[in-house]
Amino acid sequence: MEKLNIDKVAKLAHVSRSVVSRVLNNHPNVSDEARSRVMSVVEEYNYRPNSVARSLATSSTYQIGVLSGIFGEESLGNGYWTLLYLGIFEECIRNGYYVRLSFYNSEMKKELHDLILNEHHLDGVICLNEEVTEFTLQTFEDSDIPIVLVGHNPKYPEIPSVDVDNYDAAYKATDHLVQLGHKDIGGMFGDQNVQETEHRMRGYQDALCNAGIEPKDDYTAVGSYSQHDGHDTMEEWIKKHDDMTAVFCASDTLAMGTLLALFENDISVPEQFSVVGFDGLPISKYMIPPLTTVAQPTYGKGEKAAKLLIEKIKNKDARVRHASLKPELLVRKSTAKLS
Amino acid sequence: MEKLNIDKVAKLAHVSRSVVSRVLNNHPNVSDEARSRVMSVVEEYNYRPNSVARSLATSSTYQIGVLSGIFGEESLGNGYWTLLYLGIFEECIRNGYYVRLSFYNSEMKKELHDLILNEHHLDGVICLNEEVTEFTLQTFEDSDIPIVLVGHNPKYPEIPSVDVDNYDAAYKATDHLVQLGHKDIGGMFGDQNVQETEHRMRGYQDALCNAGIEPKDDYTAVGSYSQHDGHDTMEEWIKKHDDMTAVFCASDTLAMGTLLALFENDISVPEQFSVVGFDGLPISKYMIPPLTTVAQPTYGKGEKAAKLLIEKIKNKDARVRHASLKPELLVRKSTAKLS
DNA sequence: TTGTATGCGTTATCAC
DNA sequence: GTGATAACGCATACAA
Repeated sequence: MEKLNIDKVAKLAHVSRSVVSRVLNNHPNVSDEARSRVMSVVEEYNYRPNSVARSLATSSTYQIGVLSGIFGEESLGNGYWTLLYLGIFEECIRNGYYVRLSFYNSEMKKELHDLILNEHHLDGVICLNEEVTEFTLQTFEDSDIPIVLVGHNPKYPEIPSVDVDNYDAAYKATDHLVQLGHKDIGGMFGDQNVQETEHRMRGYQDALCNAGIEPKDDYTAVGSYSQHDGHDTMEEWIKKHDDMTAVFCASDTLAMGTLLALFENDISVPEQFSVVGFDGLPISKYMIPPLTTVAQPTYGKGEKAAKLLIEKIKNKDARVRHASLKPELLVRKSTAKLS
Repeated sequence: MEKLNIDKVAKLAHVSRSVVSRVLNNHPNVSDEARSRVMSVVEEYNYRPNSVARSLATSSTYQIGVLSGIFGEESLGNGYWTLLYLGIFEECIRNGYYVRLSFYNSEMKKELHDLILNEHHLDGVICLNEEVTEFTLQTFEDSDIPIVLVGHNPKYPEIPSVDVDNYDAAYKATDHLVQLGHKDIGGMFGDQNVQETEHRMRGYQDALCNAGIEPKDDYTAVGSYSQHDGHDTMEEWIKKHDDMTAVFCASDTLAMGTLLALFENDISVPEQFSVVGFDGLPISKYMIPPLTTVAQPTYGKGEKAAKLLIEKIKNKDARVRHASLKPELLVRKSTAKLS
């Protein structure tokens, strides 16, 4: 069976190529008869227009780039990205867009940069973290390709973004510990220079303050979201802070490392120490003990980001929107009343 | 700065478009002088050929499709996919190929199928699991687009594949338990109908036999790789099998569920019970206790798959290769001598 | 409502 | 070694 193109279809349907084109693109001004002739040929031969040619003609590719930074195996391996990406992918494909997932780190060769975000190919870009945002914006400096952020960066108010309400989530998590009677509550956070961290810290601090507890500097750690950091920080705190009875971890991976450090030091959770995480990763349910955590709608974040981007692609003048998703506290077995 | 195309570059370099094209594609028959004139214009204006147009002309898109099945949150969220994909991505991008990661499940609407694997767009496809292979092969039935499998399917000997040596890995893991003095060793496995499972089971059984231990049917469970299954199976075994002192789990996620069930039943690992996993996921290091496991080179699997595919794309007649990667036993804290 | 002609930006073929 | 010119397959402005 020969590969067909628009001309052959036109010939088979006894019309001109433009009629075929109009039918396929749902344009008006085509008689019912012509339309049905074309359609039956299309059906019979299962004709699909060549999208490369279509892209060349319309200069829109129906491809969306997703760009993520890399922060070592641990952060890649926690399951967050996959879920986020799945949300993006499914929403895109439902709307007829393909997705190209790329990873970026600043050590990559310049030539690869060009390859990753080749603007000729992309109708839009979703940035999965702030590190990547700078690079993306730079690359597309004077092109008007729509960009959407997962997370939020106050430096770029004109870029649509999707994020969980970090303040609210951290507040809920910390307040949960407070309600259980804890007073000496540590806080572990991720990257220093991100607004996300700032918001989570504020939520943590406000929950303490509102309960009449003064946040202490040496009960707070800022570093990365890795299990490794969670482990080392907790290890240190165990030695230094006798009074501490609970900790709020700004990620489930931090909590995972924390749980291990506690285990290694024979401190039982939740009898002697309470831990609450952040993310609601699929694996958090199987930590030992199962982790109490504030879940963010990870899949939903991806889905929403894709929605905003596609909206922006279809209407470049669409109002800039910053979506804020609601977190949800999942109480499991890693927290208990202070005894 | 105006967007340039090959003609404008040609004009600026005082040559014809053909010369520009030859220079950019490293074709012979172009004088040193012309070449350098072209190059300096290219550099100065940072000209990049439009790859959509190039694709139309060459009918090769430099895009590779990666297709994965979906088996619920848990399996998606364990970090295996991300690492595998990273291996694929980095190898591809080094060779100038873009990657499109798609998920597939059989419940998806037909129209979406077409979208996911639109053959006009892809120079090759990597299938991440067997479920997806059937679908892919069907889609590309009478096109000769190269396909590579991660994993191995004996039904398609003509399709290149990459896999870890499943037999060897399972043997090593089980033998490790045997060496520690264990005799009553359970075995938990994934999907029944996959060759992978068969090989892992044989490795497990042979390790037992070679130590003079007879494998028992009711010490063997087959189901899925999920934490959930690991948990439930172990729970059941705790009730039924008093003698069992160790278990080989054919995935780290199964092991994770197993550890939780053990914990919930106050059976301490490794003092009373030993557990060994399979995969060497990044998170396995932070399980409680840190998991002894046979690691497979996940990133390397992806990288190798991409290598094989690109080789096949560049030379359709390349010999079909089935790569088998070596596993490595990582002894951590979840296994100990039988006391 | 339909058809014709032109352009999208390359690569490739063939004269020169 | 170089430069016209014809594809590649589609969309679209314009003429009919």
